Amino acid sequence: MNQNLTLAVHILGTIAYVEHHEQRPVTSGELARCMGASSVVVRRILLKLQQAGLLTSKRGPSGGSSLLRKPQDINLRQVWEAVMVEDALRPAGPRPERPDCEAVSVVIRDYLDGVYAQAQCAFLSQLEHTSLQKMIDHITTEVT
Amino acid sequence: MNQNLTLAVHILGTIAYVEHHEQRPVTSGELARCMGASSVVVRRILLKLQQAGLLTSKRGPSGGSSLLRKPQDINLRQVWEAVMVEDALRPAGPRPERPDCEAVSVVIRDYLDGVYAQAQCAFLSQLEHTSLQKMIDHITTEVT
DNA sequence: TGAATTTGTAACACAACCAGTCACAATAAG
DNA sequence: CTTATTGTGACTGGTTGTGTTACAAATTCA
Repeated sequence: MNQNLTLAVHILGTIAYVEHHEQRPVTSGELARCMGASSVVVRRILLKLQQAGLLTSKRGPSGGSSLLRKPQDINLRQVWEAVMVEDALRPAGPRPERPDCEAVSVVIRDYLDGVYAQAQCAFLSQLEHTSLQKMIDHITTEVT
Repeated sequence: MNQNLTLAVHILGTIAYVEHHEQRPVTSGELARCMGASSVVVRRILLKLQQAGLLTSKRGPSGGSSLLRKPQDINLRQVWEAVMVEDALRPAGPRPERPDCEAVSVVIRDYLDGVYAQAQCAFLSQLEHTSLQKMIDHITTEVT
């Protein structure tokens, strides 16, 4: 469920690191090797991050992916929204109901949809507090 | 994903309603009919709600499920925890990593686990604000 | 005691989904 | 033109989720 989010953050962190130290884009192959995932999977995530405007990829030799924003301008909420689009929290949705309780059921579901939306909003606000740079800082002090 | 939570809340709401109006337990058959789900599925959820101490079920004729607490003492966080136990937010977990980045990967994952835990905590706090009674009140004013 | 009703649970089928692989077209550099 | 790389579609194997069937266990009531 959150595997993709972790992967995406990991990818962004790696790109930020390499760009900072070697001023060059990073290929999906390198990322895949580093994550222990297949390069197609990595590229599928890279696509979503592109669509969200977080990075850009270039084809051909000496191609690869580069960040479009500084690490301090990328937070985990943006990453979440880039990667988790579709399966956010689906509304409770209609079910084939027996007519007896149908009216009540619909109201319950509408109500719960509202509650879920609020709860998810709280979740995302929390993610928003962590920027990529903040994470990198934490990592580097942790590792050394 | 949250289908089960919705179902569980729906079940609890229905039991509260019937108990309040007819002072009798509700069978899984009735619930299933009302939800448009199979009775086994409903019973599987009832089991979890029992284990969480939210209700009790009695076998045999005139059996069924009854709440163990008043609706104002049941909130959606409790329901969530009852139904969603295992698949909360799994920690990012170890992957087979290439040795080159392994040290960094582990630190990233640990860090993200912390962030996720905080975010999930915010999510649950939000759910905690809604009690079953509050929902029922809202429903009844909505329907009439 | 015995029949009827209801929960508890195991076994299984089936669809949906996910991760990975393979293959290959498209693009770009040298 | 060759090579490196991304973009993408098709397929596969495994896992998961949902529902069904079947039956055992418990309980009520006649």
